[in-house]
Amino acid sequence: MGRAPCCDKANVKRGPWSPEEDAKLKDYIEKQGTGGNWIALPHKAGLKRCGKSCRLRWLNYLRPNIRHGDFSEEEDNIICSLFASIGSRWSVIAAHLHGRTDNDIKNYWNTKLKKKLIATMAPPQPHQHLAIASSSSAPSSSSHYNMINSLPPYNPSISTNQLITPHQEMMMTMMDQQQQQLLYQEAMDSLVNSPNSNKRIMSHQEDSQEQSTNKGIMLLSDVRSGSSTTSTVTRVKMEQHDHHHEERSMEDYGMEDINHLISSSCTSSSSNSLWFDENKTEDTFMLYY
DNA sequence: AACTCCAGCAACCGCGTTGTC
DNA sequence: GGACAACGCGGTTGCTGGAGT
Repeated sequence: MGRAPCCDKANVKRGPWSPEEDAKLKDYIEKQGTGGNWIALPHKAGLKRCGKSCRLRWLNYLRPNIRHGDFSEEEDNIICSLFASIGSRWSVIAAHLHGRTDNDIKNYWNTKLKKKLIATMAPPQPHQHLAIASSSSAPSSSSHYNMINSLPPYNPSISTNQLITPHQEMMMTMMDQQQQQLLYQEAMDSLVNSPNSNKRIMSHQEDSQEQSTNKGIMLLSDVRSGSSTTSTVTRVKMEQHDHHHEERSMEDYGMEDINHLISSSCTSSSSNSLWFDENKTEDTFMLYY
């Protein structure tokens, strides 16, 4: 038994909104407000539309101060950073971009930004490992990474139990060989950079109360350049399945992670690659692998 | 000019969450 | 505390217009 429809589909108009309908809705809401009841609104406003449709039209198009098109470089960076840290929480991302709607950002990501990022990233060479440049020198637009490590080639016969989480393992089964190679390299990287690296693993005690979530947004440009402005970045707490806890700074969410997320979102459109629990603490995002 | 392909975007759908009784 | 209604969100669909052939 399915869910009951939100309205009588036979008696509501669907499809694109006409200028007259827009005017009616805008006029009504500006004068009367939404009244907190979208279901009743269309009837009161004299519209033959579903309440949901009215709400969507208002929020995405008619609402004052809405901006459409022409995303700036800064907006791109914010979207990328947030996507790397919280995934496809479009409404949360939209909250950081004044005048942008979640639908707009979602469309922009799916049609342009994702492709732009993929195009920016050079395909990885076999036996080489991509890592964020630690130099502060400005990177060229076509190369954001330094190859700093060589790793043994990916070998599917080697057990990855010690390297990857169960979620990653599940994702492995859904990936092609190139994606598996990437994930394998990422897992090796986490070993290479584990506890010995003060830069990459941050202790709980370092957290200071004045850090706010907003302050913590590190722009992708900072990731690219390895900028030292990462000292106040949001801590992203990684809870490993094997109960080893470590915290990753936003600095650790580089192009690899974004690519990883893109890959996983492509291979598994219906399942989120990350579970985001913002209730655990105000200052940390909880990411469960 | 006619047709096909495809990117971009508006709108829809359905599920999870929240509020109310 | 359960049932129901409404809201909010993210994924998906389908229309439109421009580019390419």
